[in-house]
Amino acid sequence: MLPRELFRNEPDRIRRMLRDRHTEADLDRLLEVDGAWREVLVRVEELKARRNVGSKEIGALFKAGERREAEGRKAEMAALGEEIKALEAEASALEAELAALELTIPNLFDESVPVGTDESDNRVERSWGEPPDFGFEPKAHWDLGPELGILDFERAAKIAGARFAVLRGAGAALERALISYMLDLHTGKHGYTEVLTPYLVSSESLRGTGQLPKFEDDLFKIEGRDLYLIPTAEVPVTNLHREEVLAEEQLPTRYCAFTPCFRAEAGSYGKDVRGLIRQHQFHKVELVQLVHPERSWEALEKLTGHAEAVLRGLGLPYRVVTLCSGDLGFSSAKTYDLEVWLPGQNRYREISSCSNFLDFQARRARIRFKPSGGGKARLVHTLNGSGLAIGRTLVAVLESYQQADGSVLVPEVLRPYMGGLERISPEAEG
RNA sequence: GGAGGGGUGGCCGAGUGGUCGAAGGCGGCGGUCUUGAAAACCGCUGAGGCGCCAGCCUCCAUGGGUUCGAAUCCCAUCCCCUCCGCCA
Repeated sequence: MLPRELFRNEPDRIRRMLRDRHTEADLDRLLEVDGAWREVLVRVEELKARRNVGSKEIGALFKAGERREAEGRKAEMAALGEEIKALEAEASALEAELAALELTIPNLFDESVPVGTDESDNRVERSWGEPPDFGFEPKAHWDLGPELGILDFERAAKIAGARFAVLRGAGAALERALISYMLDLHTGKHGYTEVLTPYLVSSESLRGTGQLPKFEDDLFKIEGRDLYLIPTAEVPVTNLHREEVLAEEQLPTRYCAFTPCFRAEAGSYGKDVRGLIRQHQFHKVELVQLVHPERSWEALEKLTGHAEAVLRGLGLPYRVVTLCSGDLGFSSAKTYDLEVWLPGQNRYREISSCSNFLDFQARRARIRFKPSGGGKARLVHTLNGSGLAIGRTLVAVLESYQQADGSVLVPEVLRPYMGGLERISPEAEG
């Protein structure tokens, strides 16, 4: 959510942003409603001031024993009350519409964000590692995994339908190893506090981070209740401090969380239908930071580095891109995507998304801090990034570490988490 | 699921139709004292909105209602706690 003064004072700036994001929002209606609301509000408040004075006088008359005089004033006040009630209904309807409209306006993006239409306009910042030369035709994980007996899409479809997977044996262990490796790295080396949160959240939490009201179709909702499966740990973790005033000393607050994520993926029919890339359920280790508003840009660079460290540790080649205006998420002011090299697809694929939201989420979720030098509570800045998406990391490991004989080497850093296992072979599976 | 109890400022906690935006305490800020600190003492200290200002209006879980007037009375909803039931 953007501050109201911005709509009032710089509507053209908002309009430009909407155009560059290739997004529609009814800014004109918003401005109109805002003006009307303020007009009615002034009138309501005038009447209320009169009522407050009148009521006090009646109270004083009763106390002075002037019963008749007091009773006489009541009718007049009652009429005023009716007038207030009607006008107030008008005001609150306008305010509700204004509040609803505000929630549909995306964040302003930073100057350093390239203006563009879609992912082809994203800017490559840097890359690390070289796509390996196998000396044979590398397989895609959807062939490799089932052949090794560690991945089963058919049985997953039987029990839950399309876009689910079953991991088995060393595959399940590899998933678990990746989770532990990432959590240990972020808590041990990068200064994050691990949290384990609910996987179901209320609509208010989803509004706080910006998934609602605009992206309801992407979510799984529990029927008959105000509960949704989380699409990312960003939602429960950022909302940990919703409606709180933190001490400045608590900043920066850094959390990492392992959670499953659930996405309805509406409108993605025909996209990535094979394999683990796009699933209704996947695992992710998420990094979330609440920081001082003057530190969020440096925090974004550091946070991105923390996600990169995971890929480096695993020896997986990747590149960093800055999302262009048209590809940027609703709440984000700037996003770096980490794209890992997938030999089976012969291309880079998104494996992490690291964003600075500035005060956009903090304003929605009312997350503030009290400056240590005194003064009013200020909004914090929030950031988050995947560190990393586990399923896609598993894909990258399988495809990058595959051998000519169809086996897969276990990356050095994961072996301690897999009982010292060095290689996943078909024979090893019963 | 059943029966009770309860949601008040950054935190704890009092309040019961009108001078209550709310006692008291803690915390925070400033001061006195001190070489410095602690202690003690004194003072200040909630948030949001509208308005050019003066100022006005909201806010005691949320939403309705009663009333000239609601933190206070009534209804509904949500959440928390205790006990019982059930369960991992």
